[in-house]
Amino acid sequence: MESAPPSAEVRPQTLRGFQDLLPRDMFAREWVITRIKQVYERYGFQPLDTPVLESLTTLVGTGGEETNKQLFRLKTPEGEPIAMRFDLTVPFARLIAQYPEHLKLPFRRYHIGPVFRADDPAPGRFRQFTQFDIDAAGSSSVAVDAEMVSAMCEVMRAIGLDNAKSAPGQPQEYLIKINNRKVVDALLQGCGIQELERHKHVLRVVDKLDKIGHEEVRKELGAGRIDASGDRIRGVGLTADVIDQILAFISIVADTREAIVEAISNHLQDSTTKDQALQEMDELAGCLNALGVAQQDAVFDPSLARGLDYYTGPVYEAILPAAKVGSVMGGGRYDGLIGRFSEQSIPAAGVSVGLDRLIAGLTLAGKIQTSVTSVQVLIVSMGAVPTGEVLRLATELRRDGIIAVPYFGEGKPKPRDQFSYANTYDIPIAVILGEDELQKNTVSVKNLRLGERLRREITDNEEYRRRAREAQVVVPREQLLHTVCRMLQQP
RNA sequence: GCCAGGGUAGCUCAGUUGGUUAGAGCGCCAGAUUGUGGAUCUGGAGGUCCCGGGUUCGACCCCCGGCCCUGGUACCA
Repeated sequence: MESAPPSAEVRPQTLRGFQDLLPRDMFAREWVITRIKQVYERYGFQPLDTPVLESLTTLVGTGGEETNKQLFRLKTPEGEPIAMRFDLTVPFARLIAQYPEHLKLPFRRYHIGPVFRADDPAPGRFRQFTQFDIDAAGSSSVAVDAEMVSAMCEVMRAIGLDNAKSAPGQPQEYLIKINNRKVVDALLQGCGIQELERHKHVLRVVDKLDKIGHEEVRKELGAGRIDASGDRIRGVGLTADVIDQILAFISIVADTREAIVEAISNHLQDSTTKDQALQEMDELAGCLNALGVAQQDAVFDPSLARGLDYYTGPVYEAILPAAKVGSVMGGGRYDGLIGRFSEQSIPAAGVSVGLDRLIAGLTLAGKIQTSVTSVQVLIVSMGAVPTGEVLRLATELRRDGIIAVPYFGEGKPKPRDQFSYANTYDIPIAVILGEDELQKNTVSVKNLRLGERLRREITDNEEYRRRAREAQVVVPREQLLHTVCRMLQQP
């Protein structure tokens, strides 16, 4: 006891952009995962897992320049270049191409796991984060996209968000935005913007509409602008006429998805791309109605861009308007990606839930209740009780499904320490096994939360100790389980 | 990447115009109280003052460089 604590030679710390999850975080996470999983399974998605590491050639080039830069690159002991996956979609595409004999199309899977991106950490952005994905391969039907959106809505409801219950005047609890790459293509073609790079630049700028507003977007589409820190932001260099067209287009709002499709139609010049895009949107609207997706839950939003290169059709994104954590789900159709790994071209669509952000958002909104421990019973021993008796008692409780742990702290376990421990972790019940109890073949069972409430107001130390045994009963040993179960059900 | 602000006890932070022994609150440990949690009171442990170099008789403080964190911005599968 006298000796100085050993001096730590290594500072305990997590890597930049990585996070530890303590029990409190894990309980919240498990709660969310369980609920999302139930939705995914109801839609017929099958569980699947793949390694965190992939061959470099599998990953590189799939997500554009930016993701190439963000890869955590490694080498196997044999010297082969490999990297950590930056999403779950590319491994899915690889898998579909690799197991044609096991995965008969159409095939839907769900997959949860950590992904890695070596970019600058920011609020809600980590270098390791968890995605919880659904994807469906082997069908180009828009109905599949509609199912994705429907599943997104149901996930929101499953974790306790409901727009029907949100107070009038308040922002919605969640909102799913839908757009279509082909619609945007038709618009830009109509404006005479052909080059892919310019196309992507326009998308990036348009995506900022919510953040910086119309006027700044107008400047950035034109000559450029000066941002809040005084940085000059390069503009796209479009003419005023074209900018007007684009702004008018992305400002389209209407009450229903059908009305937005019609408004879009009026804004676009005739082309085959336009016809195809509108037909898809029209069909999607019909499917969403058939699936019972409420108009207010999922809206068509022509300003939604999503920066991903591989999307080819409908794109979707979910936000929690009350929590400023960015988008919490995103997805879309990517009919070209699997072709990278396979002779045949296989259409696919999927959604990714950003678990860390979603949980952060729920916590911010107070929609998630977390506990610090799952332990239901702390076994408190007093006096000279043989360890064997304590262990026997623990086994007795565990055999019937009670989460029970005996107190084995350092030093002589004083009652005070043991109760204080239970208090720190908010363990609801103490089962006390002392010499008295052992002799009489009884146990004392104490409802700690009730006891706390009954004595909360006491300021006098004497009285506090005199009433120590409130909320505590002595029962014959054979009634232990019954007593504990009943007490667990009490508030 | 750019702008701004930070890094001092486990946590949140104060402080020193450069001077011997670095402070508070919370938390932790012990006692008041040997079979009972909280509150209260008393005492205690706990520090490479982010790292490296420079200036100085002397640096936690000043100077240079680096790393990390926070906010904003940019970028963003």
